[in-house]
Order: sequence, then structure tokens, then C-alpha cells
Amino acid sequence: MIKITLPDGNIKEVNKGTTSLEIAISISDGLARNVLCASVNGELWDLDRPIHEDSSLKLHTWSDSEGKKCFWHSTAHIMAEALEELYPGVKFGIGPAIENGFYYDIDLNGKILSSDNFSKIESKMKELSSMKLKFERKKVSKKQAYSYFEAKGDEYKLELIENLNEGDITFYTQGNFTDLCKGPHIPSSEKIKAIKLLNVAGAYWRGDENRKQLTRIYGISFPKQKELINYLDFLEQAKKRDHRKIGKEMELFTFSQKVGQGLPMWLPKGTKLKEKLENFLKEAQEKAGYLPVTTPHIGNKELYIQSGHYDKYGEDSFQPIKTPNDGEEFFLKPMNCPHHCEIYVSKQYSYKDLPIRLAEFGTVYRYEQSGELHGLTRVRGFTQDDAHIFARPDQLKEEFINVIDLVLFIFNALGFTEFKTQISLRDKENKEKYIGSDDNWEKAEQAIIEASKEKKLDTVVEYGEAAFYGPKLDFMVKDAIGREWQLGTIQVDYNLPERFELEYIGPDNKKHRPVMIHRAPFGSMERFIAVLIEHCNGNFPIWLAPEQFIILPISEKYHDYAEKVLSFLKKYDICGPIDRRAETTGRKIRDAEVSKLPYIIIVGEKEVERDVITIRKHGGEDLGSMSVDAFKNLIKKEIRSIIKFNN
RNA sequence: GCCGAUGUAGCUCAGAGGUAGAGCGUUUCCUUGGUAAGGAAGAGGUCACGGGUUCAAUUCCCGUCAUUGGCUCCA
Repeated sequence: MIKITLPDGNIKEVNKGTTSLEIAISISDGLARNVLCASVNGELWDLDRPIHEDSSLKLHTWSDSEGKKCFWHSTAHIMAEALEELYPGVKFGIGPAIENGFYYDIDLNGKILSSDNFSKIESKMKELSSMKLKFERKKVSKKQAYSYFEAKGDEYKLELIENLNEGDITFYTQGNFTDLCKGPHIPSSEKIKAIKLLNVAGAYWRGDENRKQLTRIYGISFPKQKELINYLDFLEQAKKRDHRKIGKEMELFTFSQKVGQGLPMWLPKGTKLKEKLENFLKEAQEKAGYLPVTTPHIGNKELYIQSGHYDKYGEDSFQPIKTPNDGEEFFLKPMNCPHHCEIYVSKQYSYKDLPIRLAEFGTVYRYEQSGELHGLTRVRGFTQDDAHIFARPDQLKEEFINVIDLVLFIFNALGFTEFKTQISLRDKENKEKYIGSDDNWEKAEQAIIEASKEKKLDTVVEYGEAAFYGPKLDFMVKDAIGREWQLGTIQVDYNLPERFELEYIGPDNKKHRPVMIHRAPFGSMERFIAVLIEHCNGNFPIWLAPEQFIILPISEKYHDYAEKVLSFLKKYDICGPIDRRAETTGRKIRDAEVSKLPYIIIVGEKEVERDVITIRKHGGEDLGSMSVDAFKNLIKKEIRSIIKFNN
């Protein structure tokens, strides 16, 4: 007999050689039906693998990520089998489960596969999965493995085998398909009830752009048809919220081929939104002791040689602008920090003056590869809500806390209630990769860790993810439909103070080097607005909405009254249009709802008589009639209700 | 940059080797209305751009540009 310890601490005595599935059956029928794979002493196992010694056991179902991963990975094998039947000679790269589904990289020997082929592959997969195929595990020697794939002519698998250790190699076979795989797999293919292939893309073998590009097919599968429908619905929702679509519909921004790809242009309404956001942050920053500065859009090549950016990016970036006579070279600025460093050196500072916090909504230009551009989230010209804090090393932690406070305030005000942070530290094994003294790094890393702890941030620490010039703290928010976005960042920099020879006079009357913090709570205005649009589905909070209302006169007779209402509200910086079309009220209401205006003001005979307006909120709530002044107060109150920083 | 897909009216899209269509929007007229689509008529397109095949190309082929799904990269 052996002892099996379950996650709840219960210990089961079973015969040696009992499988996880048998244990699941002994616990409950439901569990036996739903279990997909198991962790035996922390290692993922198939359910039919006999257990020979005392072990801890955790059974995985669809409700945990191990279960899902196992399920999706098994579906990838089914897809591979289907592909092999449909396209004989196809070679396989890797086919893992991912966060949402799975993919398989395949080499079709030059044959092109597009989404038009999906339904054929899906039907074949469904046919295979309904055959109740078992995934059978088999230990093989390196030599056996090698000769199997050599016979098949699959050089990708051969390459994978080369990197495996003798004794660790297993094959899995289901139906007519055998794959190199460490498993585990679900007990039977029949559990896969719903399959959807999602898209096809090119992917370099082993992520190396110098190697062959394979065809990657993405898909997802579920144990119930209903779950697939829900998932497809989620994708549909996400599509409806797409900032590119809403941006067009609400006339926020546009692109022009003639202006250039990746160069967004803000339309009047989008500009209004962007300005409101900027003003909101400016106000908060002013209270937090930032000093606004303004710098030019270009900088001399020398500046970037000194900053080190020229060396690193000069060749792969936008090429310099040359002056006609003196042969001077200027670059569009790809970041604001070198300019800000030069502002810092324009004056001498005492240790008592620090920290100096220079803030600028600086528009920068970066050459991004054409395939990487995407709406407002990935562009070639964008405005950073940038600031650089020049501080004494002993002020690092306090400054970090201040910046974290500011970021949290902003997230809170904008309704991003769920977020995570990541601390990126040095790779302790390769310290030579980084600039700055060991001591300084140690201090900076501690400062970030302690500041995050004090602010009780939900933090992941990643070693080796720091930039070469300093550690950083990144913020990831979760939007209204559960997607994660990376936004703000706070980075310590030891490199630029060094390169620009930044100094302050210490209490010892000697020169000391300050440390720099780069920080951008939004990251870029463009990207942030894109996230905000998708988060609130275009229904901006009233204080950000480009227009707060629309006035709907019941008929032409009330246009004058509508004008009167409008000009009153305008005085209080509350704005919106009048719908003067000769349409029915029902029609005007519908159009107003579709255009996401926060308030609908209706004026007709009743209103004119009593000198009031009737208010309907976006979404249908009826607020009844009130005086224009009362409405103004209502809006003002709602706008004021956003939390003020440091108030 | 690489692989795949796409590019037709302001927007969303249909279409065929014989130089184009729908819905929405817009314009004009009728209707003067009370909480999610009133009616009628009209305007609007070098079918992304450049080549090629063809009697004929917007349609087929090639190239370019842009958009898009990924890959790679990201100060």
C-alpha cells in the first residue's frame, strides 16, 4: 500500500500502481467525469499513469489552468493529426497551449494555408475527437525517437530531440498520429466537444527571424459547446469596443496615408478629450511638485551621441534632418530625457534643491517596423506624459512612493480598479550587462521593493528584466472585460546622469551625481486613450467626454429655446450640439444614444412654458424636468466628484 | 522587416472578364413630432496606385502603398 496526500491534507491509502483516475473515481463520480490530468508530487501526469510510491496528488479539471492547458494541448495534437490526414507530408514544429487556446507551428512545404481552410480542418478535428481516441504515452530512447522522425523527414522534431536528455523522451500516440511530447494529455479526445480555429500567422522557427518561417494556426477548444459560444461572444464584445472602430464612429482621431502610417491625427473631439486628460494630469502634477518644461521636437545628433541612443538606435531609426549649409544633423526626438538633462545642467543645484521634477507632454517619434503598427496603441508619433525626476540617491524611495501615489490616483480617477505591477530587477548572474555601481543598483532595487511594499502593491518580481541603465516598476491594468494592458512605468536611470555629467553640490561642498527617475503614468497619451476607449466602450466619464449633452427640440418651433439653453450651458464650459434635423423625437433619441452622449436634453412646448429642460441620461434613465441652472449644477457636481489629488 | 488576409460611395459591405450595387449617412421636399429608426426624391465611385495578359480588366497575373491577424523588435 502507498499513501496519497490530497490537497486538503487528507491521506488515502491505495494499492501500489493505482492511477490518479482510479483515485478520482474513489472520491466522486463528478470528479471522475471532469478530471483531465493530475499533478503527482508537483509533476504533471496523465491520469492512467500508475503511481508507485507515496505521493502528493492534485487532480486538475477544466476549472484550473493546468487542466485547461492540458485540454488545449491535447486539442493541438488532434489538430496535428487532422492536418497530417488532410495535408500529407506536413512537418510539425511546436504545438503548445497558450493563455487562451493553443497553436501549432507547421511547415506545409510552401503550400499556403488560409482561414478558408479552417472549416475543413475543424470538421476533421471534430471527427477525430468524437472517435474517443486515447493519448498513449510511451517512453522512447533518443535513438528510437530520432529514427522515427528521421523516417518521417521532420527536421524540426529532430532538432528538438537533439536538445533532450536520454531517458526524458516520451512519445504520445492518438489514433494514427504520434508526436514527441512530454505530456500530459486528457484521458480521451471525446472530452473535446467544441473546437474553433481562430487565425493563421507566420512564425519563425524557434522565434529566430533568420530561420524558416512556419505557418502557425491558432485555435481554442472547450468541453462544452456553450463555453465556445460564450468565448466567441467575448471576442465579439472586444471587437465592438475596438478603439479603432469607436475612434472613427465618435470622430476622435484619424490616419492618413499621405501624412504617413502610424501618425495619428486628433480630430476636434479627440483633441478635447486628450486636452482634458492632460489638464487633469497637469493639475495633479503641479500639486505633486512637478515643474512644467517645454522642449523642441528635434535635437542635434551630438545630443544623442552623448546620451548613447545614437549608438544603439541611430541606424535603425528615422534618419537625421540635415541643415542645407552647415551640414548639421538633427533627429526627431525619440524621447524627452536628453533634452531634460540639458535643462538640468543649465543651472547649478544644491543638495537642498533636489529633487527637481521636470514634466512635459512631449511628442516623440520613433521608427516602428511597419508590421508592428496598430491603431493608437502602436504608432510612430506619440505624446508621452513624461517627467524626469533628478534626485539624490537617498531620496529614491520617497520619490518612488510619490510617483506610485500619483499613478494610483490617476488609475482610481479613471476607473481602473484592478491592476498589477511588475518590478524588473537585474539578472544577478550577469551584473556586467548593467551600467552603474553595484551599490547603487542594490539601493535602487531595495527602494523600489520597499516603496511597493509600503504602498501594498500586488507585485511580481522579475529578475533580468531591468533595462541596462536601471531597475523599473511597470503598471498593468485590467480593463472592464478582463484584458490586461501595460500602461505606466517608473524607471531608475544611472546612465544618463553619468553621460550628461549631471551634478549637485552636496553638504560636503563637493560635486555629487544625482539619480534620475523616468516616469509616465499613462505611458503615451495615444495608447492610454486607446485603452480608455476600450475600457469604457466609448462611454467616457462626464468630465472627459468631448461633449456632455445633445439638445433635442421636439420640433422646429423650439429651436430658439434650444439655442438659449445651449448658450447658457456654454458659459459654464458644458457643451454639446443641437439636433436640428426634421426628424421624430424617437429617431433623435436613438441617434443620440448610439453616439454615446452622456445626457439628452429634450425641449418642447412643456419646457418652454415652464422654462425648464427634460433630461434623459445615456442608457435610458429619465431624470425628469429641471431648470437649466439645476442641470448645470448637476453636471458640475458630477465633474467635481472625481477625486482631487492631495485634497 | 517577415508570413497570411484585405483594399469597391463619407461609413459598413455585396458583386461579376463586357467600365458598378445595397444599407446607413448626406442634400432637397413633405411631415412639426414627447423618450431607441416617419415618408419621398436626388447627389455621390479613375472599384488603393503602377504595370502586364486580353478585342475588352474594377474583376486574372506581377509590383508598390496602406490596412489587418500573427512573428520579430521596442529608448
